[in-house]
Amino acid sequence: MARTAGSHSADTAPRIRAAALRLFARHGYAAVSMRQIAGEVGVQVGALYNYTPDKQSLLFDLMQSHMTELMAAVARLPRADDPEQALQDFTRFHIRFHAERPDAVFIAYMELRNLTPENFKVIEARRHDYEDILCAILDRGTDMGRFQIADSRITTMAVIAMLTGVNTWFRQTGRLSLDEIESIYWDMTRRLVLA
Amino acid sequence: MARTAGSHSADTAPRIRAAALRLFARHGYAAVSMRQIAGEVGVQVGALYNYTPDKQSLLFDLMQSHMTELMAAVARLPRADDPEQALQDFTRFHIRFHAERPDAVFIAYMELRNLTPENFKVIEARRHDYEDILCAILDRGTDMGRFQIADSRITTMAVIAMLTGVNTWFRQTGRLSLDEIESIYWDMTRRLVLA
DNA sequence: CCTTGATTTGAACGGCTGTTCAGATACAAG
DNA sequence: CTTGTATCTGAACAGCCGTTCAAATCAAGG
Repeated sequence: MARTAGSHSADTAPRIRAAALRLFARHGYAAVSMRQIAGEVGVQVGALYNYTPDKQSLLFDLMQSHMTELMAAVARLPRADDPEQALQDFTRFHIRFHAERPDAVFIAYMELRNLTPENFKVIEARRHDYEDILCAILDRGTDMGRFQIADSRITTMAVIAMLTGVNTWFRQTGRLSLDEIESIYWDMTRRLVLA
Repeated sequence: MARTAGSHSADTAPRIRAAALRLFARHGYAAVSMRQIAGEVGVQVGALYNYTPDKQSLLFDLMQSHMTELMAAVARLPRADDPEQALQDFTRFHIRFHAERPDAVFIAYMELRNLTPENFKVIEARRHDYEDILCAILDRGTDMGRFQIADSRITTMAVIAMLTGVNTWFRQTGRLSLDEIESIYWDMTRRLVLA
């Protein structure tokens, strides 16, 4: 046996990424073997190494892609002049973006410790860039006298933690729609910062 | 060689637990080997099995102990009649308790997926009990007309996520003391719920 | 149809995994 | 000092780990 019928890198590559994402999220990077990933894809282990130099790179690529998508998506937000509107846009965006990709979010938060130090630095820097976007909104609102905030850096962390927390309990089949959840969280965020 | 000088289960047992806690928190349950734990303790692998039937039980015991401590500590809080005071007590308690045991908290949140289904159910139920305590405070404050809350279950999750988030960035050597941090977060929590 | 390149197989590598246990040593009590 | 028990060692078990690579098969273009 060797190359199989209908095998194309354009098909196999995304299927490997999808399988790795799912398995890493479900069981953790260290607990998942390359053989498990291969099994999920329907291929032998060796074939994976046409698509990634090693397991660590596979994890890093998944995280990197996630952060790239996140930064690209947040950059597409309308730039509202009103800081309250900007904060609402950000709040709703954050909840929706994260709720739509729970596996990637889970990995991005939980597998940081399984990155090599160099890879960790890269992801951490991107995360910091994202936090800066929210922090800038809060600072502008404060400067304009619209927000009343003790420490914008801490409020940034508090808001992001609160919003990302949705992922720990949110299920598509739950009693609340994503729209309703967004509204509830926007109300809480607003009260958190409003003067 | 066999039994070593000065070996006593009263010493070895807690040292094994401490080593496992530290290593699991640092590298993750699946990534840590029994031999690593033994090495940290200064003992051979086999000796560990005088103290735990297997690796899974070691993880479960650590989580179980953490949740037991948490429930015992929260039960010791003064029962304030004023819901605002009760909420402040809870807020400050949660931050301090969690900041004082970052490794245990990390494990309790990140290694849930490495528990067997039965063990998972036990820990999840305890976590739910803890959430219920906050939820009850919020409900009472709402009934008394002191709090204005859209959905007490969601607000519970939001507050806990926000407070636990402190652990992701808090370091003992940082620019803010735990007391200052408690005050800032209490201010945010108060604004989140006050009528 | 034939050739070139893309893709996968299947087997192999050394090394590490959790767990068990007989035997050896240290300690505590009588 | 002797005895019984608590404690640890050291070696072994079967099995899985990430990774490599020559050989085999398929796809696509001329």
